[in-house]
Amino acid sequence: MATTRKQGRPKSEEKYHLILHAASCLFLKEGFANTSMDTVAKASGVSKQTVYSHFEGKDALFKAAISSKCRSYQLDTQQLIDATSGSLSLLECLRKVGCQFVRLLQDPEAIAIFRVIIAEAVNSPHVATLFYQAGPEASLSTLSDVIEKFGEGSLSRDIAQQLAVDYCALLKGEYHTMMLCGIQSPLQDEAITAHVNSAAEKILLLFTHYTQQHN
Amino acid sequence: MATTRKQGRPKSEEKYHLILHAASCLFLKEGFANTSMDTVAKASGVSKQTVYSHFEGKDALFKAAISSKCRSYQLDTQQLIDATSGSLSLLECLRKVGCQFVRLLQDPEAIAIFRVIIAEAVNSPHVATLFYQAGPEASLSTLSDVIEKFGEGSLSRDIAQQLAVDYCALLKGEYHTMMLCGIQSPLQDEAITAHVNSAAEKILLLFTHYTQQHN
DNA sequence: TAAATACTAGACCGTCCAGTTTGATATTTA
DNA sequence: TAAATATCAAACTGGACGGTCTAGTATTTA
Repeated sequence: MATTRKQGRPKSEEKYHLILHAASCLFLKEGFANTSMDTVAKASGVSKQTVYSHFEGKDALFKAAISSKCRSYQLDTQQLIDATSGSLSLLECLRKVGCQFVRLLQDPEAIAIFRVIIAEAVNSPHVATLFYQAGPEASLSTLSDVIEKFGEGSLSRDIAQQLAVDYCALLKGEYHTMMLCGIQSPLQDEAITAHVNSAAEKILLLFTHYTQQHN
Repeated sequence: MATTRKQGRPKSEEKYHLILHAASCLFLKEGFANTSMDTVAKASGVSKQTVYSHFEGKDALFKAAISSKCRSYQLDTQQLIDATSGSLSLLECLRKVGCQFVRLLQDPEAIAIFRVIIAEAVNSPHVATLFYQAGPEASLSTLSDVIEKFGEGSLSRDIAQQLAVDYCALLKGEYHTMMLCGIQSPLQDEAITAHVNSAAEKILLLFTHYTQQHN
């Protein structure tokens, strides 16, 4: 059964990826409405018919393109796990993950994804959900694991989760909204570390406050 | 000079507002691309030509419609000033403005504006700037005034501003992003007050921390 | 009343675009 | 080789839409 092949010429996997890649770029740069199937075909160096042979239609192509992009935008979970099991203090750990998070937030392509998702959230609720789970939700859950671990029992899962959300919120600050509105360019490295340090200290303050309460 | 009137029938102010109102609703509900000039004309009960006689074209109409909406979405500054000059404590004051702010953030129409602005930020940077200044920026500056006042000299303007940003960020939390993505419905009143109380307490903690440092 | 402008209803134009069709060529399996 | 499928190039269909034009009616000022 596994060796059963369809008769005739097989679809080119390469073309599939060419189309998907071109579509991702175009959707992110121009948005859904301003991207035409002809343009996608031209950009992938493929005939229009081939696009339609690999994807049902524009909606399906959009969904596939955004989904593929979502996969590449997540915090590096492994690095976080290493961080907690190493000799890093909570503050150092927060700084480390904070920098990673801010870099993610500032990435022009990530901003573009956010923009497209928000713009199409009404028309493609499924894609928006998918994006949220693969992106923000995954990051948050990883981060709250880390914080809970540092709490060593004196911090409830609930509060750890709340602190994770708070940390993310502080890291976003006004920058994220401003970038979505296109009135803020990415921060320089120095500014990033300063911002992250400030946010991490505040969370540490809250962390010690909550753990002391439970002693 | 002031009495000089143009000859001929004057443009109907009523129709102007009918068009603007219908356009606002449609742009917010359907977005820019999915709103046609014919639909706007029909929805305002006016002929297409009249729409074009009042507005240069679709872009101008969009700009005018969003601008008019922006004006109606600001924190009630007067109420804030009253709050500070009254006998309210900082915590109570934060709670009060926090509730107002969260209600603003949760308002479906405000979310719709945000969505449209973000979607069109690339094509209409001017509108995005206008929105940001009328909305978030104005709220932030009012809030940091309040916080600075409570600092009574022991809090630098800089830190007051930072605390205002932090407070807004905590109030947004994950809810704002989720709502923009369409995967979170507005909170109930109870949940709002609980959320606001929690955020206000955290900011108060930071506030006392920073004022003690400066004593 | 006459000139000027607003307004209506609807036709019209040019463009863009999602999706289909056609007819030829290429590739794969049986 | 023959059947089956992929791919290409290009034409085509049908519809949406921004914007203009026309011809007739309404309103206002001089």
